[in-house]
Formats: sequence, structure tokens, C-alpha cells
Amino acid sequence: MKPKITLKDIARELEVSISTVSKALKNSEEISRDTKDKIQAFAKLYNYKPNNIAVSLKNRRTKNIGVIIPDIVHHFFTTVIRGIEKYANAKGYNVLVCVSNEGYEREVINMELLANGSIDGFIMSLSTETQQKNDYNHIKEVTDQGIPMVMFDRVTDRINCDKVVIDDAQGAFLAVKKFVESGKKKIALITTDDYLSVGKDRTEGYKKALSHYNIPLEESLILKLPSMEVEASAFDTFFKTQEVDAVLCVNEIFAIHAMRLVHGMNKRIPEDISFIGFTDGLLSKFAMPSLTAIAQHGELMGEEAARMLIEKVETENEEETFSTTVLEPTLIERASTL
Amino acid sequence: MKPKITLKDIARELEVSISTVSKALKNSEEISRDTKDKIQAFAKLYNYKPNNIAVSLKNRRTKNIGVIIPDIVHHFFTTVIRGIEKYANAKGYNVLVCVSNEGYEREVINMELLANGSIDGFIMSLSTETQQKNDYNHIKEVTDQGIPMVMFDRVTDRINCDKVVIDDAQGAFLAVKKFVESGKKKIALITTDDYLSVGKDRTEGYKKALSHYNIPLEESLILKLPSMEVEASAFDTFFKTQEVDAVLCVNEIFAIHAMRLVHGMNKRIPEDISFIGFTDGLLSKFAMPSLTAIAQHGELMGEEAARMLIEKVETENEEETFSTTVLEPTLIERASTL
DNA sequence: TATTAACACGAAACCGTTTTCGTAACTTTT
DNA sequence: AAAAGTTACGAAAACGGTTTCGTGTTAATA
Repeated sequence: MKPKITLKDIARELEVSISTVSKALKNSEEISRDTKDKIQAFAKLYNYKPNNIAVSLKNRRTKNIGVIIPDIVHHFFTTVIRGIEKYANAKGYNVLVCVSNEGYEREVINMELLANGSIDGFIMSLSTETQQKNDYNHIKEVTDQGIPMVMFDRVTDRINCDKVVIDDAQGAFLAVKKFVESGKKKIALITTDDYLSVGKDRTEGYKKALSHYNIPLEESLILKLPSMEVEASAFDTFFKTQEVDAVLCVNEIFAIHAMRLVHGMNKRIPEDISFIGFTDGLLSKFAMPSLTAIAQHGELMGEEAARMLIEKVETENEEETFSTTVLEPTLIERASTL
Repeated sequence: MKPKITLKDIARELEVSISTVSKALKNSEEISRDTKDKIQAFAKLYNYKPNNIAVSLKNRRTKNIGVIIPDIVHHFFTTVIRGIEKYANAKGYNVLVCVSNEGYEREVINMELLANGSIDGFIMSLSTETQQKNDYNHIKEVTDQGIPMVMFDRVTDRINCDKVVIDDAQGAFLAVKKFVESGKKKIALITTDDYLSVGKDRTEGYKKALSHYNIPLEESLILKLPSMEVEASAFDTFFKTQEVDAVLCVNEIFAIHAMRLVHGMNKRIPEDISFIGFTDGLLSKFAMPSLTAIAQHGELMGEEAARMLIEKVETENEEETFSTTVLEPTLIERASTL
């Protein structure tokens, strides 16, 4: 048990002043070669490392970036975190991950906590509850304080800040395109309620693509679930009452569940009915048959968000100017489509 | 853009001293009702929140706990984090997640970084590279400094600290038990090299169970992969050369891959060949057929680790006494077994 | 030799809190 | 009315660094 050594300790031991030690360890020109050598050697010997907290307090920069995500047990978000970590670490930043657990309250608490000096900037994705309440005062408060902020994936135009999203509508378009090009006509969509920004955009892209390919839009072919949970009965009645030959799902789980159901109805995938799911995760790769998916490029998104944030953090904010970068989704073809 | 307000600002504005403000906000008995009311009202009006960094520096407690995991895009680890967050947040602690990315270097860097004042204690799981190198000096250094530490899942007995693991051998035993009780005789094991502590323990449990049920151990029925990656050719030759009616896999991916392969060989699951996989994740639930799994109870593990850590952090460390709690795995029966 | 410049270092302020201790102004006791 | 005790507050040190500025000593210049 050897406690941490401080500048003061070194100064006392070597009979110099604290300032001399500090400068010597930063290799300042002010200090003579001899003294520097002596101090640096001593510091190395006792494994001196500056106290982050003290440095943060003095510099008013923590080199930490705070990330608030709705759920950590979720493949997409973890890939985003991986991207953030990758970029941030390379730039010498640490990443503080907090989870809102899809709740408004925890989102507020976490943000207030981190905002009180713990971080230099935020990267966040909105919780569904926040999106439902449509209340963004906690976020406005943070940005008003001049704390840089980047929102990703689940964003809102009620807040003025940098954003990075993927073009969800385009993703849906790609999927429909794939379906029609392989001869499908009755294309269904399984999605969530519109308050989730992603659900809305994807539905929009789906509709746009249909009209682009001159396929009449049938509202009965859109199954709208109230949440992200799989509601088995809704799926059952949908597939029993509707005649479809292709299904686009806004997430993997919906797609896998639907495929199982259809499999049990003795239809062949992809011949009789094809499937495409959003967010290319583990499930898509290992599904049976493997699921054609629209990749969201989470890691890239994370890197981009980190890049934008650190850019803002490190420049003396002249003009408040915000941009949103839109990533292009790509179609990963697998066995669930022709 | 309204910058953060400090104690000093309040003191100046209300023409009292900083100490008075500090005490008033803590509702100290020392300060008169009138002054307290005045100061508290002012603070609320301007939304004063103490600066965490300054408080940490002064109190020498950060109320942060650092978590180092090998990989964040991994279901098991994220459930552990969820458990940690759950307990820690309830106790007023923040969670700092850093990812070693299965590498020794990043593990060292992250630990050194966090250890310099950013956190009150560590919860960690070893990276595979660290386990291979068998070098734990970076960890010893941290514990030597008196920083509390809890290791989970991938632990080592080379370090003296609290630990929480699940009984991997028992998990394997449960699986084999299930197999023999449903009449299986040729029970295979697909695992990784022994340097991964979990692989080793699970193999041990497998062997113990076989001998317990008087089934001769055939080394040829053990497929040992060099890493966590799926090596398709190894699987191929294994299933072509070996006659088996049950397979225990040390992770989901191996199991899913094997099931697919076997499915392609026109064997029925579970009648001709049954499967059980370790770590009950998304893949197991949504596999086709769904995979019987040994649940590792990640969330519980996280909660327990957090509980142990905070216990240590908050008690003035009298005697250095460490314990390791062993969680019991459970078998989640699904469609891949009889 | 007197003046100036360069060098090498230390004192002290500061970041935003917490906390101990001292004390002026009252109030109570005898 | 003097002594003692309360009350309500402020000064200052401390946490562990960084940084500005001042200064004594030596070396270079006139």
C-alpha cells in the first residue's frame, strides 16, 4: 500500500519549490538541465502521475466526453459507442457512458450530473420517453451553458446543435427498391408509432419508394406497433389476414419474429415471401435464413459524432454554427431476399 | 449563453462570504434562518449546482466508479454494465465505462488514466490478451495504491481482490446432465483454448460430468478453437468426422454456427442432435430452433460487483479482507434440446 | 568597473469547493 | 454591571495542480 505521490511530495523530498517540479516535469525551458534530470528521474522512480481532478479543476477542461444512450443492451448503440471510443481515445479523451434506460427522468439526472464539470461535451441519443414528452428543456439548459453537444440517431429539431443521423428514408427506399427489382408486389411494412423519429422517417421512405415505383399504397399493409416490444398477437393477425410477398421491418427483432411466424405457415423464404430488416446486427447475420439488412453504420456514426464534438470542444467558439451530417445506409444482401 | 454560477458569484451578489453561502446551501445550523432563506432562494433562482470537479478534489471522493470491459459490442458485458449502473446509480454513483478492446495496452492505459483521481474504485473483466500475457502488474499497482477493485467473470487468482464469477464448471455440468437425462451418449464440446479462464472451467465441468455419469471421455469429441472467432473449416471437419448426438458450446455463436451446419446435413434438431450454448443472449432466444442456454446472469453479476465495490469504497478500510461470490448458472430450456 | 541581459528558480494567485477556527455582537447569568 | 455563554458569520487553509511574475545570481556588454 503505497499512496499516490504529489508534486508537493517531490518538492519536499528534492528541496525545490512546487512550481519548479511542475515546470521540470513539463520540460520547461525555464529549468536547468540538471534540475530537470533530477526531478524527472525522481518522478519516474516513484511513478508520479498528475491528479486528473486537480488538472481538470485548474484547466477547466476534463478531457472527458459524456455519452448518454437509451439502452446499453442494444447492438446498434454499442457499435456507436465503439466508434466514439475509437476516435475519442485516439484524441486523448475519455468516454463517460450513462444510460437513460429509455426514461426521461434518468436522462435528466444523468445530464445534470455530468454537466456539472465532469465532461467537456455531450454525445447523446434521445430516450423514447423524452421523445414522447417532447420536452427538451434539460438539453437546452446544457447547450445554453455553452457545453458542446452532438446528437445522433434519435435527434430533434427543437434543439440547435450538431447532429449525425443516417438517412432512414433512403434506407427504406433501398429496401423497397430491392423488393420490386426482384419482382415483389405486395410489400408490407412493420414499424412503430410515429413519435419515434426513426419509425416516422422509415415509413416515409417506404411510401415514397412505393409511389416512385407506381405501386399503390395500401395502409392495411402497414403494421404499426405501439412500442419496440414484439406483440405476438398483432403479428399473428397481420399475417393471417394480409397477403404479402415482401416485408420490411424497422428492426431485427420484428423481422426475426415475422420470419419464424411465416416459416411456421409453410411459406418459403425468400421465394414466397422476402424479408429485410433495419440495423444490421448479430441477429441478422445468424438468423435462419440470414436476414438481408439495412446497415446503419453505427461505428462510423460514433466516430463522426466524436469528431464533431471534439472539433467544437477544442476551438474557441467563435460563431455558433451547427451542421448535421447524414450518413448513407447500405443494403447488406443475405438469404432472406432473392 | 449563461455560464455556470459559482459560490463566489452568489457571495458577491448577496454580500456575504463564500463560507456562509456554502453552509447555507447545506442547511447548516450555524446560519440564521433569514440568511439561509435568502441564499437558498437566490441559488435556486440561478439554478446553482456545485461543481463536481471541485467537490471531488476537496473531498477526495469522486462518486464515480470505473468499469473496464474487453468489448462493449457483446451482450453479456452489456448486461453486466446494466446491473452495475442499476445499483451504482441508486447509490448516487456514476459509471465510467472504458473498453480495453481485448488488448493489454488499452487496458493498461485506461486503468492508469482512471486511476489518477477520476474514480473511487474499479470493476473489471480481463482482456484476453492480458490473460495470455499473464501480466497483471498494472492491476497490482492500482490495488497497491489502495484503490478498491472488483473483478468479474474473467478473473485471475494472481490478484488479491473481491471477485464475482459464475460457476462455469457447474454450468457445463448442468448441460451434460440435461443431455444424458434425455438419452444422449455422444456428447461433444466446442470450446476455446485454455488460456481463457472460462474455457478452461467449462471444459473441466464437462469432463467432471461425463465421469459422474460414467460416460467415457473421448478427447476427439472436444473441438478446441484457438480464439473466439468462428473457424468454419474446423467446424466442417469436426462434424464430418465425428459421430455426435449432443453438442455443448462455450458461446452462442459457436452453437448457432454448428446448428446451421448440422441443419445443412439433414439432421433433425433436437432429435438427432441436441445443442446447448453458454451465455443466454439474444441469439439463443431468436435462433431457429431456439437454443437451450446456460444463463450467466450478467445483470445480477453487475449488481453484485457494484455492491461489493461500493461497500469497500465507503468503509474505512480496516482489515484487508477479500471475498469472491460465486453465482449459480441456470439452464434455460428451449427447442434445441429434448 | 558599472550596467545590462540571461538564467534559474520561488512566491503566490487561482480553479471551486469544504471545513476548522476565530470573533464581534448580543444575550444571559450572578 | 461584569463575566460567561450564544449566535451568526468571516478568514483562511486545504485539495493538487498550472502559470504569471518577481528576483537573486551569474555572465555579457559598454
